[in-house]
Amino acid sequence: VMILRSRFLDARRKRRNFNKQATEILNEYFYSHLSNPYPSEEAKEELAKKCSITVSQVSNWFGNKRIRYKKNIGKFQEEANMYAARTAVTATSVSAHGSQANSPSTP
Amino acid sequence: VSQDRERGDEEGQQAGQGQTFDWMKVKRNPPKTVKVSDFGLAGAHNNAMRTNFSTRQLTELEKEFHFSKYLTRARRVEIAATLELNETQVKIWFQNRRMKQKKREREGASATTRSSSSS
DNA sequence: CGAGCCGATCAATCATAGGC
DNA sequence: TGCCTATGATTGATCGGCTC
Repeated sequence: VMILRSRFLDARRKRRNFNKQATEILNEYFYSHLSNPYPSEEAKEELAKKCSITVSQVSNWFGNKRIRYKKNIGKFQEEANMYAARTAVTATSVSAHGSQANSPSTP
Repeated sequence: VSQDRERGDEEGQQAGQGQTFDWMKVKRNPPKTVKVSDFGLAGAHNNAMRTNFSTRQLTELEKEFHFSKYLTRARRVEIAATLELNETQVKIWFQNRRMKQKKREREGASATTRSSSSS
């Protein structure tokens, strides 16, 4: 009952937030792959290196991000639009140019 | 070039902004730790949610794990009975425990990869 | 054909960091 | 200083795939 949450060995939970830079990189990947935000092992390693964190931390970040995002999509709308717009430019550079105002595909 | 395909929007209800992708709809089935006969439930299905193992149970499991990373059927039955857990719970615990250890080894190894970077 | 395992993920929760 | 939200980590349990 209540009881015991004696997670007496939880000292490691002395967590520290990631750098803003790292969070930027992670969010950029997340929103530019919003249709399938599941980085491969290789992608995770690369992200880990870029963010100077471990692969496990990258996994934790995506796991938390996915769950929290779908839990309350509205709360992340602004953030989503921000990163979407930021990365949309790179996508258009390849092809002619097309339109970039909104997200592609609209059934 | 084009790389998009899916959708099966049948609900017919959407906010309008960011589209809803399949991964956002994923829902896990609730645990089936059937624990019948325990409380006089008027319902019919009793799904016990995430079990919170007691310190005693965790200590015992940890001890067993140190003894052997894998369980034999007999051992599993024994432990389950002793700790008042399902065989499945014991099995899963060992499964998760092995993964946890592997993860730790992996992380610890990378740190060890230091030191002699000779030249 | 089914049981156990692996690897990844989910989902709920813990404990702290951060903002006011 | 107290309180509430954001966030990283932990973990029992699920999902799909593979082996035997």
